[in-house]
Amino acid sequence: MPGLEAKPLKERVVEEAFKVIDESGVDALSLRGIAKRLGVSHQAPYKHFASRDHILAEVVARSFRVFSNHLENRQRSSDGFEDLGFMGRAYLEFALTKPLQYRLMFNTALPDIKDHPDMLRESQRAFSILHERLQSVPLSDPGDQIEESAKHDAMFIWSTLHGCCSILHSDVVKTLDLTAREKSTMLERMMIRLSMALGSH
Amino acid sequence: MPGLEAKPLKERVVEEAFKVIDESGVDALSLRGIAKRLGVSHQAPYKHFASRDHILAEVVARSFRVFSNHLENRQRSSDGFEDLGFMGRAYLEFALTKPLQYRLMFNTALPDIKDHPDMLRESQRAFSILHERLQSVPLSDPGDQIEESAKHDAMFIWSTLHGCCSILHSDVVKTLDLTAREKSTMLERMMIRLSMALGSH
DNA sequence: TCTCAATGTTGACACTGTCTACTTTGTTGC
DNA sequence: GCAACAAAGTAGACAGTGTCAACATTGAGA
Repeated sequence: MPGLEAKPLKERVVEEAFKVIDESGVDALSLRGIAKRLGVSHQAPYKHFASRDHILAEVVARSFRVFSNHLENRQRSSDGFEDLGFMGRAYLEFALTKPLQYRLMFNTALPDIKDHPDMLRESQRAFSILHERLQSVPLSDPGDQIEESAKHDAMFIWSTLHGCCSILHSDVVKTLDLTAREKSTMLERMMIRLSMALGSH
Repeated sequence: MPGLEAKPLKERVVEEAFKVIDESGVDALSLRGIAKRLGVSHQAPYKHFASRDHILAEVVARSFRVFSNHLENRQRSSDGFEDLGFMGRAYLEFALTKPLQYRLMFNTALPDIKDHPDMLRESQRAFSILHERLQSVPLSDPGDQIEESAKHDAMFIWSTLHGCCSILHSDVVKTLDLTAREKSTMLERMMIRLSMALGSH
């Protein structure tokens, strides 16, 4: 009875990699460790992945896919500007509830993109969701007339959201002794300031 | 003639660590590698640093010191708001001209702060420079009356700047095929939007 | 049935951080 | 001057890592 409960090793390796990362972070990810957890020889995973980087690339690609889906399944609004706000909140929600996956995507030295086209495609899709949404929202123009302004605004929004999440996650912030309440207040304030920056009508 | 050109090993280890990081990134940092480059035994650095993390913490602490100094040596203005702008540009300048050091501070899994008080102190100083500057600049209030608003605004500004730099540095952005000109345009636009967010008078 | 490719195992190599034990060296107290 | 001692450097070992090469098993197709 093939396929009944015998998942292919390749799949089990990826799942186990996610577990390890969720438990102990990406640094703890080792091919041999995974092999041991799965009860196979230390070389078995190599039949399915050329290197540690290839496993990592697969995990990152899937994380981006989950992330993109999370953004697209957000609460929707017919008002473009409000809808943008929902997207921002969906972004924050993901970053806060799945910090390790978030860090994996944005805070890790990723394998060379040229060697991992799948990973590339998935990450581009995540950005394009924001980019496309933005193209149909009339934002105030900050003065300098440039084409591709939607792209730059997308980068600005992305940067701000990412910056906030990144800082909240970063080891540096442990430095500052923020309470959970302070963090959420800070996020609210950031959303307000972000609206101001974009000039809501 | 002691001290003429015989720098203590501890100092040489740190300098060599900086070189390695500048050349090949933090992942390539290894105690044994440094020892080899310095022509000493692989255990010699251990007489001065308890572990790899302790070397890393020292390097990070010094990076923060350099960073703080760079912020304080910025172009100054008597107008608080303009001065804030100068500080922002100083921040960006550092991040763009010393990307590896920047990533080291903000994008790396740092050693546990509890074990490295020096590193902690230096990182706090960097943030307090921005924080203190902000306390004497009258920004528009975004509505919710809270004390400690300067702290939260500092976090917002920091986040935005950091987000931009982080995204520009990140492997993810190679995905998007940005030209150098586009990047600088994006940074300019970000500074403008940041002003809008803070409500310049 | 033979073949062959896919899959998994075993062994080896070079590299890493870190522990322990030893040697050298320079300074201090007597 | 010399004994003692701590600091600094060396040498060897161990477990862990990624990765290469050689071998075994197995299952499907010709």
